[in-house]
Amino acid sequence: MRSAPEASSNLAGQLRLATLRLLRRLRSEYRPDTLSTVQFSVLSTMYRHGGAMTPRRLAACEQVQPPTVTRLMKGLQDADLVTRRIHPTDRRQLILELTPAGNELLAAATKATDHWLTTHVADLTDADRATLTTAIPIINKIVNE
Amino acid sequence: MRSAPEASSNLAGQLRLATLRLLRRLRSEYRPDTLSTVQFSVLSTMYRHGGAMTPRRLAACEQVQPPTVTRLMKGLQDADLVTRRIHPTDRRQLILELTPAGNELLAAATKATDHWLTTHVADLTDADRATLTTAIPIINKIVNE
DNA sequence: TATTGTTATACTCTATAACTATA
DNA sequence: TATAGTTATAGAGTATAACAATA
Repeated sequence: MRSAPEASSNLAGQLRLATLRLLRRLRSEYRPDTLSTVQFSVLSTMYRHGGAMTPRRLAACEQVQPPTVTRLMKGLQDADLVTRRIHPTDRRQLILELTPAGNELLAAATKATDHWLTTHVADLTDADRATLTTAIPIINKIVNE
Repeated sequence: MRSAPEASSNLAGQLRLATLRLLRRLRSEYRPDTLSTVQFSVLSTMYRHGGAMTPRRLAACEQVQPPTVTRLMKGLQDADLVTRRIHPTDRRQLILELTPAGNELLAAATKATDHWLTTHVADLTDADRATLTTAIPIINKIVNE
């Protein structure tokens, strides 16, 4: 097997491949009573902002376009994980809010994801965990540039 | 802002969020004359295997189902990046092969992705690069468990 | 006139089930 | 009967363009 062309300076390419495959792997773990990665991300962002925010703000944080938020919220509202109300002073805007059920499912999904990592990845060492913990803010730095 | 619930042991969840956002960020860089992340991954895998392999093998390596490979190959063949021929001894099988154009575009995409990382992420230090370089095989270990 | 959110539409990526051809 | 690949179909996630409501 050959390594990829320009392998010597291939950090970004390798990172691109590794992240795609990790998300595919996580999707294969998906069960209908859990959150998809995209739902997990949206609810996490809402939680981080105190559990309530406008669609526009949410779209900016998630780095998606507003219609994508509209669509995602439909599914989450149908599942009673999110509610909406009109903004008190600007009636163009909405306030999206995590329900208690949304909060609970977010916590359960967080736990389940970590449990999966613990039980499925037998030979992940403490050093590996430390490396990943260090890498995550670097990836986030790349994302936000 | 609050951190996510169960934040203390939230490595897998944080990794899930970071990878989703990195792929979104990379998608926003996409231009019609380049490769999507999924195409990049498929061509990289073919390259690593010497530039030729069967659809079934490719599906296994990419961890997708065979119909997904069929569909992806249509686009790549239309773009003359991949050709196909019948397996010499088993006429049920195909051999998919990178074309010279496919090789060139893969190399260009690799270069472009690294160039993007270099030019857009101004404050990525050598230590950051070292951390990411160490993290990539760990992520791949997780993927293949 | 500018901003917020939605609707309409379309494309990519992915899966499962059913099918065809070959072994 | 088993295996390789394709077709048919469906669903999630995403975008752009056009629209309605409100500021």
